[in-house]
Amino acid sequence: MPEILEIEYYRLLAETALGREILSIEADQLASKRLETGIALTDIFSGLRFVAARRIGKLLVFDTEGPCFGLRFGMTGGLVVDGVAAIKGLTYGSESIEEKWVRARVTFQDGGTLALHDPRRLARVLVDPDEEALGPDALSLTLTQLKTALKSRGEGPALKARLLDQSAIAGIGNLLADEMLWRAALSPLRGAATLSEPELRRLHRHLRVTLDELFKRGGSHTGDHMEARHPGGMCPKDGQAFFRQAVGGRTTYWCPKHQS
DNA sequence: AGTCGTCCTCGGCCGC
DNA sequence: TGCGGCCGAGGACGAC
Repeated sequence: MPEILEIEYYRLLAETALGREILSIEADQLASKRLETGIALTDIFSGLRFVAARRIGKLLVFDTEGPCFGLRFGMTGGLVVDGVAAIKGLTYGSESIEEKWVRARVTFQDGGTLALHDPRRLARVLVDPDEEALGPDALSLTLTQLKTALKSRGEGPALKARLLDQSAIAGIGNLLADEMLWRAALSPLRGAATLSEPELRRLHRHLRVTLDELFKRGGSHTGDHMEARHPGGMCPKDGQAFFRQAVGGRTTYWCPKHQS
């Protein structure tokens, strides 16, 4: 599924769409779910150009000389520009690009296109997305920002739930959260606000290294714990049987022996 | 404030 | 072997 790393690959591809005059934008009803009804995307953007492709967490934002055009990719969304896909396949997505799964399409004056491809239809098209609702971006997260993100009145929610909270930190998804907690030897069930100073520094270090390494490897599914991410999986570090349980509403695999 | 259910579809797996 | 059917996966968001 696309997490921050995949969206960064999309953003790099999206730069090939900059500076080209927009002819039309179409999006199906579900992809347009969060848009004001009655205003056609083409009416808003026709004649404009994308002048920058930015990313905040998992949100991709195109600046124009008018409103911003935003894309959220949900679970299986992918970006295709001029027929070229940003990445081959997603862990839970389809390996192939099919026309019937194109949910939105920008057509440029030069005949090229930028398409939102999404078999499972949780991706959305946005106009002037609310960037203020997102926390600091995970790829450039400082230790101070991490501490702020984990603060709470009491013990706070489960650590993993807070890591997944896009208003606290933008960009971390289910696989990355499990991988960095596994590397940092922290239980996903720990209260977010209960980490000691050394634990905060350790989590911050592993957060940065995890994102850096997995970006170079090719995505959020290339983590070291992935091989054991299935029922009956054993921790690659110590051979302990992984726990599998829902934390923060998401399926979580973690090692009860070395994560505490 | 924090947790849970829902959206949406498809791939994978079960059993016959 | 083939097929029908069910389950679970993910991110965002609204409801409680």
